[in-house]
Amino acid sequence: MLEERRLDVLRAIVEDFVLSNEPVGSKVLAERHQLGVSPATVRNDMSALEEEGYITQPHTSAGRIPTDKGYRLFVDRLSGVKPLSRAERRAIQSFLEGAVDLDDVVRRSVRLLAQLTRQVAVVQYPSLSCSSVRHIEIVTITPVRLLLVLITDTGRVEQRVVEIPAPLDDLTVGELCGVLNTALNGRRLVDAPEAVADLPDAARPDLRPHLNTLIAVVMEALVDKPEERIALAGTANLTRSTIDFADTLRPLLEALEEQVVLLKLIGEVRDLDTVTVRIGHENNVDALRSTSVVATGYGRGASALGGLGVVGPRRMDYPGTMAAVQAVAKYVGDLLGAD
Amino acid sequence: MLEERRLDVLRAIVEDFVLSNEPVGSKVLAERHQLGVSPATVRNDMSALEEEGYITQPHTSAGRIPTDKGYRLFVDRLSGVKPLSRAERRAIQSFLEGAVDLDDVVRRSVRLLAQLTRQVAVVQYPSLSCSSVRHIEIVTITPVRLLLVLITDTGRVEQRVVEIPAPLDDLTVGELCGVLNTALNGRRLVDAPEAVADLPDAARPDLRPHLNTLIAVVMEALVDKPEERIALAGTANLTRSTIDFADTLRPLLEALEEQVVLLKLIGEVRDLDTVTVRIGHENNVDALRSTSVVATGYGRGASALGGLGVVGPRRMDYPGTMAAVQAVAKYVGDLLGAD
DNA sequence: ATTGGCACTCGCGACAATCGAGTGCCAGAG
DNA sequence: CTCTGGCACTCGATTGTCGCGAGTGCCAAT
Repeated sequence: MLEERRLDVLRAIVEDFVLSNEPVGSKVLAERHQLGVSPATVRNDMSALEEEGYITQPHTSAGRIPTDKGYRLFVDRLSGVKPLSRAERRAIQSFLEGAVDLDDVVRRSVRLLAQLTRQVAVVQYPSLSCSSVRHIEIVTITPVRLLLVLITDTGRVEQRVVEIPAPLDDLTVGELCGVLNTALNGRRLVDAPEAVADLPDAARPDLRPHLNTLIAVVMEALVDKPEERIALAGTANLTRSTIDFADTLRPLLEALEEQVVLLKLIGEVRDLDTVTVRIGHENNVDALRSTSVVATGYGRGASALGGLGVVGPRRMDYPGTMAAVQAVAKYVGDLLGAD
Repeated sequence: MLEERRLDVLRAIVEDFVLSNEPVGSKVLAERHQLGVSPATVRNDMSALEEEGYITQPHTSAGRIPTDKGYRLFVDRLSGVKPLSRAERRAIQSFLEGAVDLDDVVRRSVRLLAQLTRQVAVVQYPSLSCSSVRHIEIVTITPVRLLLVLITDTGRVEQRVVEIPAPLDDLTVGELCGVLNTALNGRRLVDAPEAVADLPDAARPDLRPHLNTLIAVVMEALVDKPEERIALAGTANLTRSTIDFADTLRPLLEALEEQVVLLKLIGEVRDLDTVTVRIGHENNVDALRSTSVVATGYGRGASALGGLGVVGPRRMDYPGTMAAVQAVAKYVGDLLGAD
């Protein structure tokens, strides 16, 4: 019973602080949130909560604010799912349905997510390794430099320039390209190596050595070093939460420009069906220690094609943000799955 | 003679203010910059300069700062070219020479430019219309939806999904694609319409109608609505100049996320051989009224392939920035021209 | 266990005093 | 006519003081 109310107090503190961005005191807490007890009682609970590390006070004679641990408890046990409003659902649908292109889908959804959550949104392009091959095109730039163009079933077009040890003429390249295409068409990229494994044996003898080298470079470029891409939107929203700028905003913006950092971030949390929340210090990236990340995976069926999420201040409407992230992930998954 | 010295004073004010970011007074001005006159004389000149609108004082009893008009005069008449240091030249070279890909070139150069100027850098991808066709690939997604992939001589790969009125089977598409390729290979994209004009007449009769529709959609997608792309880097540098945040930074970040705005910006100033400077109110975009833009075009020979530049505070090291922009533009132009 | 009361802390805004950088003007020298 | 030193004046920034009020912790009473 007492335990119960303490949690109510914590929930009230989180919700109030998220709205007001001001340390919340015992009086307004007892008044505004209908806990049927007096401020003094609330104070006792707050004292206990502080003892246990769920809340803290910025200075004496100020109210309390949640700690990372407090937010964590809130997210894990205290917040229900906040369903999206009808207007929001409609917005998602109308915003995304006009998309034709993969690029279009990604760009639209990242902007949408930024707009819905009023935070910085991140959307990963569908991973190459999870996609299937729809077409491979090889164009010669010089006899020893080829441009590989891979088109996947998600509509992603991936290009890569590779160097080959021995020159090849256009005609041969064309033939080899045909061979590769028939072997790989419709295959998932992760299965590509085995799909092409015995191609050379079956090929015309004069093509074999070329085919071998070509297969080697193609596999290396597309399977071993797949390039992940990411779209970002809503950085302007960072100015919304009046965090102190020079110290926090700068490294944050720098981190957001690093694809590597974002990819790591998204890569760690792209479970389907689960919205992962990383609060403050739980993030492994230094620049994100004072922010929270809400992310999930999207895709069809069992395997995740990619991940998406938002980055925002720890003082965040977690239920709302989680709902938005989940909804957008679902739509994007459907869109890219059906395509 | 007096005119001469007044301009010296203005130059000194601009240079000092750019370094210190503090209104500069007559005393330090007479001391630090070796104008061989007393502070009182400088005061007279400053008074005149203020009268003419080149400088202003934020408040009484503060030093003077340059106005947009002052910066303009400085840029037009007072600043020599500041040659890049050996280290900077080397940095440019080593930073860019490892690039393999077009994407790689653009990404590297935009980061390089941001790093050199310590400002926000913008690099436009080579315009489609200025490029020549190296290869066109058409992949069927559904019988009525095609994915066009255009590969240009600058290495840019452009994709577009188009709908066609009547279904086409894979085989026909392949044939048509071949016809298109032989007709367009090596042609500049602006010349494409005339290059394909009499293709249908020469084609096999059964292909003609399909060819006609295909040509129509291809031309529309690639020539009439060419999609420009842009890369951005260094937004973190915006926090460097301690402009007031909520009011200035937010709309600025928003504007920078709008490709349209950036394209307009770059499009207006992509002259080759001339570094264009837009100071404060000279910018047509509201959000950029308190910033300056330094930009130029890059390319080979006479025609500009694209533009690049930086966005920064009006209080900017114009000579240094202009030198960096020019140098990077030259390197990028060479790189994409030679490729 | 809960509550009302009470003393204590401390951040914050208001107000006053001071400081000093910078200006404008003027009279005198070259 | 130009330059210079001197001087009074302005005004933003800094510092210090003070009172207010929100908020806390503790305690005795229910």
